[in-house]
Amino acid sequence: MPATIRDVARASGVHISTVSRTFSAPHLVNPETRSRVLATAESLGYRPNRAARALITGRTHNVGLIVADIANPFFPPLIKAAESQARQRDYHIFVADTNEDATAEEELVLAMAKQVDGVLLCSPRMSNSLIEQCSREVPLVVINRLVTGLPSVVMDVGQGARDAIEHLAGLGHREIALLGGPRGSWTSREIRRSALLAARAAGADLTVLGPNPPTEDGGAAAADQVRRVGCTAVLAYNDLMAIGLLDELDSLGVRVPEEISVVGIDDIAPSRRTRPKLTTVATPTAAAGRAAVDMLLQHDNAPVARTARPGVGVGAVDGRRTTAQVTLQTELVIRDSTGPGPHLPADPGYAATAAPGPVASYVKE
Amino acid sequence: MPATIRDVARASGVHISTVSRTFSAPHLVNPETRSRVLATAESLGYRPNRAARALITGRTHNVGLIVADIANPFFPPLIKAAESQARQRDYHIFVADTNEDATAEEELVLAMAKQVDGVLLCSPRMSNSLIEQCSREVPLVVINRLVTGLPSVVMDVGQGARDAIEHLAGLGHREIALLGGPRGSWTSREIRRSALLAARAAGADLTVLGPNPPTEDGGAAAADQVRRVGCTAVLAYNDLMAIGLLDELDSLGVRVPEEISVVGIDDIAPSRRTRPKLTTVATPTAAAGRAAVDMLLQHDNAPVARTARPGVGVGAVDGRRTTAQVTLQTELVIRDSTGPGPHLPADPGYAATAAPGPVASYVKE
DNA sequence: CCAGGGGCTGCAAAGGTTTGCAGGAGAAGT
DNA sequence: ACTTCTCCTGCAAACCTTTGCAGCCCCTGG
Repeated sequence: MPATIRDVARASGVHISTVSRTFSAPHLVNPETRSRVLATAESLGYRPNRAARALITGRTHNVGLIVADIANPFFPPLIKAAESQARQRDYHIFVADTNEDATAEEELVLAMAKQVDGVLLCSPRMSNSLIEQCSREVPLVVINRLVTGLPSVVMDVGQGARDAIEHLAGLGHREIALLGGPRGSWTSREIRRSALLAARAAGADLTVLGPNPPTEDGGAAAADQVRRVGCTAVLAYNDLMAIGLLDELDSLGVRVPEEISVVGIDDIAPSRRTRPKLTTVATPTAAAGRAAVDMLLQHDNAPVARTARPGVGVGAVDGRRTTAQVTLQTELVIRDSTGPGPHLPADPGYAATAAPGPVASYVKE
Repeated sequence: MPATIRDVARASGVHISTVSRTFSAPHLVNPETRSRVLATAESLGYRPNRAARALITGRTHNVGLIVADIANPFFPPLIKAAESQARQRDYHIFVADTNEDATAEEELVLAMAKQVDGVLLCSPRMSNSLIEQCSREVPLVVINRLVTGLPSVVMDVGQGARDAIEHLAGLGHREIALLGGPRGSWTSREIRRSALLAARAAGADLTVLGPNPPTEDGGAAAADQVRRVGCTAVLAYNDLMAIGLLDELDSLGVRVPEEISVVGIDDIAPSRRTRPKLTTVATPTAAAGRAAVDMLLQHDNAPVARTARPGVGVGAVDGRRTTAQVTLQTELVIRDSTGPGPHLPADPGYAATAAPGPVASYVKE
């Protein structure tokens, strides 16, 4: 029923190979012939059958994108950016959701393997060795995890955590709690590592709580623990948890930031609207989505705009593909959920909710 | 490089057709042979090439899902539900985002047409006639719009709007504003129609504002207008706008619900966490996603669990496919953003933030 | 002992496209 | 006028799988 290349060939009096070339290698066909073919194709409503094309070229023009939880506001901007970047190159994106489950992850990669030219594996929960194994089945770009030998794009959450801790220490906090993320999260380990270092350097105590589910409920559930450890400031694995914590603290009658300061990570949209507005580490999620698509498609496609983001990108060459590791910068955004702590160095001019001088260079809005 | 059906056939000493049948019609092959084939297939890491399969069967086992804006928290639960429902039937989902743009919509449908077995068109902004045209290219299920002759699933926003208006009127509001949604939205028209009727019946004035972009900014931008029309209550096209409005009213020093009551529609996750908590009309988005997938796959697939949702589903038969129209029920959720208005009937026992008696049966939480 | 049938397997065509190779026409160079 | 070259087009194989048809073997019933 649908028009095939053969119908177009017949209707325009040329061989099917000419029609094929009209679409896939236009420069090889006489402009006159080309426009004639295009006209009849248009009139017949012809659209190339991608399955047939994929069969012979081995390239599906599809990309898989696997995320932990679509409903987590962290991901949609990334998905959106990846999708639009891919579409621009005539690729389509399969989206799948693992529900934070490591085994679902592997199954999904394998299920997609034969159907896509590559997979964007975002915030994986499975082990590195499993990821490597998957990467033998299908080209992989890992987002939010550094795995050696594999192209990956990560946010510099280490720097972000450091900034956050320094911000808190600078405000006079000495007892800080870290709300860890889910088990298996590279980001969570990275934050932890970096936060511990920064806390030590600043002469503050850091109590690590977790692992926790990276959701509002996870954050809310940790509120009790946070109070018990007697800290005056909290850094959460992500904004979602921070928001849940904020909410629960409010219900418990704990004032933020007067009694406890809270910092999140991600700067998702809702964080601008909490009361108090959430201080957080902004991660460039859209840029990450675009970069990942670029890295994946770079190898197969001739015309690729080199992603020469400033200050980013460490290249290494392995067997036959360039495995770049891209690190995107993060930025501390100071809002209203952080305030002076008990050890604030004497400085009479401070207003409780104003951002302190020393870290003002991080302020974004 | 990757193992094909031929490799498996050779390695297990059978014809390729036997291997094929092992996977696509297991009951036709001797159990003994079958397990042998499965074993060698496993050991070779064989996975059927879906492109080749699609080429001959004409079924891709893929479904397209087109939404207006992935970053709008309304959609992720729907996407998530659709994806998991589809996966359960061994289908994969292409997700695409139109950025609220009607022409992008059509392009996307057409681009996907040859690559999927059907498209879920969610909250379309294009005209009915264009949709019908698209439906000639590829099986379509429309979500959030009723278009005759096409299978569709909608939420009963009419009822929802009615409930909301009655709730407000019951609280003593006589001057109500409706924040309209984007141009081209069926839902927006439906809400408007229904709200006007309900307002008239309740003896209240309804001022329609809009169209507006269905975002937080859209809601915030309308705050000024809302104040100028002198209403004491607002029904917004969706929660996102309601949240934006809430936020802006707060900045302007307008107290909610004391001065103005606000009702949203959708009950997205963040609505539970605004201050005050948002009164809203809950729409069953996940159920809609599942139902839409079911309707789409129903026609092609033998084993289909009949979605016999109670109180739902009007069937009609056209040429060769059943074009059902499913309407899912909505539910008013009363929280803290609505309170008594100036014409509240004498009833001394009222507390300002408590839900009034007459509509208590709608309360969900 | 034969006919019939059921269970399983092999054969080969078909599906729509891409692409290396070859050939033809005309232009340009010698 | 002949070669060489460029530009364009046609030919046919190949990609991997599904599926209708036919054939085989073996069993059962008569």
